[in-house]
Amino acid sequence: MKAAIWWIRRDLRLADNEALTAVCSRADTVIPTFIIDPQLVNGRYTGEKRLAFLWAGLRALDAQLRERGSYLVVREGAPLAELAALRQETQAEAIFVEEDYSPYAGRRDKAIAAELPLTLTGGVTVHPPSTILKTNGEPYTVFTPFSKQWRERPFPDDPGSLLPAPAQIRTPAHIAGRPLPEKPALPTAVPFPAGEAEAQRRLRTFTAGPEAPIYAYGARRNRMDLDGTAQLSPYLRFGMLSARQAVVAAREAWHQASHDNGRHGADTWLNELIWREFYISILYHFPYVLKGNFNRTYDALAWDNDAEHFAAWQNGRTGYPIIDAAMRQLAATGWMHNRARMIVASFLVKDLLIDWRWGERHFMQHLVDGDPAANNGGWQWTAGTGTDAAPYFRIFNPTTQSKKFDPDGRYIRRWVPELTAVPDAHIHEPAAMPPDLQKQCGVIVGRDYPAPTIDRQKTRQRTLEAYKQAREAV
DNA sequence: TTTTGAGTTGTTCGA
DNA sequence: GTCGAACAACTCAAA
Repeated sequence: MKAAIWWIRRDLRLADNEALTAVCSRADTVIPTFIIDPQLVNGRYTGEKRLAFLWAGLRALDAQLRERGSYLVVREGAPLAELAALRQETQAEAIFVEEDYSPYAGRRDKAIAAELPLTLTGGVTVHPPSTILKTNGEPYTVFTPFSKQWRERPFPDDPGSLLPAPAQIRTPAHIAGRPLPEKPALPTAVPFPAGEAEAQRRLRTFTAGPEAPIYAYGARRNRMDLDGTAQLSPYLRFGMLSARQAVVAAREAWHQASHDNGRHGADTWLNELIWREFYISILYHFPYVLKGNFNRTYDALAWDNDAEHFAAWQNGRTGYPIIDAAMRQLAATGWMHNRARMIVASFLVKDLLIDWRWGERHFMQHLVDGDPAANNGGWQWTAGTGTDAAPYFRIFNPTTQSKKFDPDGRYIRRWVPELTAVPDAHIHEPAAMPPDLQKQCGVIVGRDYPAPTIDRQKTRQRTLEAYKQAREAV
């Protein structure tokens, strides 16, 4: 065919891109298109930092395209109307897209496919959610058997099988489009330069060579004071890196490992990638989880939903240093360590007894990597309302977690600078400092740093009681 | 159809 | 300080 549209949504990359590969092989000229959908940009779950990351990523993609004789066409409006108009203008005969498995995207694409020649390809996941099923054909709801099936399912995993970036992309000149928005701009505190080149660099740094951090991942990933994680989530979120590229790199590293610990590290990281696909699959098969509890038993849960407690949590002023450090890291950088996500989520849901959806929304408004599937899965896991969820009685103790995974309080001091002078012995629980020691180090709890907003002994009991009542109400 | 083994990430309490 | 049990049964997945 003469011309076709490559509609870009969450696949901002040229390498290992099935949709791009397909369009380049079938059409003489390609129209790379991004549509700013007001429904997505203005929603309650939109985050400014994530949006800024997306705009920066699109600028980087446009630069890559221009090196190959092409450019990015940006439109704004309802996708169906915009695609129909663009098709008229360019005589494009087909539209190729990477399938997005979220409920909104599914409805949108179905409606468009009814009117226009839309071809969907894989790429968001290694294995599409419709292919990992139980022997009876139903979707999995428990992670371990899902992961077993996922791992057993063959896929070409040698690096040579990854699709190359096209050397050249021919695009008709002078297709009308709008410039990308300037705002919001990416804050300098956000440690994620956008773009495919940066994603590839990070993947290499994390997985290549005998001393690669992936080999220590199993041991270091839980430490909030260390850089033990890959820091790749925003890139996977927007497809600046493909899931397959990540999995291939993990398996390569596994084969190259010189000792069991190294293999364990590589395998643990691969497991996290499978978790990502598990929650994408859960959302695909059970879209109602975006609205409420996967496990309906807990619909009867009597939340406390105290607005002041919620504000203190959001603003990092709960009086629990590890919680406050994590919440401030999120607000400043758009990212939070995975262990910290669990700790603050447990605190919100199981200490403050605030509806997990409030926390889910706050995360979506701040996370650069915010993805409905993983975010919802994580929150429901913590709340004990999800598939394969944490038992209701598993309530994180923030102080214990802090001592274990930020032993010297370096993470706390980095994000809660008013506690810098507190001695190591009290950094995890400054409220327990005797008054004369508070004077001596110049940190008076209640004046320089908030006193704890709640008594955990009481809130813990309250939560166990509330969950018990919800179970008995059924 | 029935049976069997298993299920991400914790905490507290009392011996 | 260390250790095991209790937390509570229940549901899932596969043989």
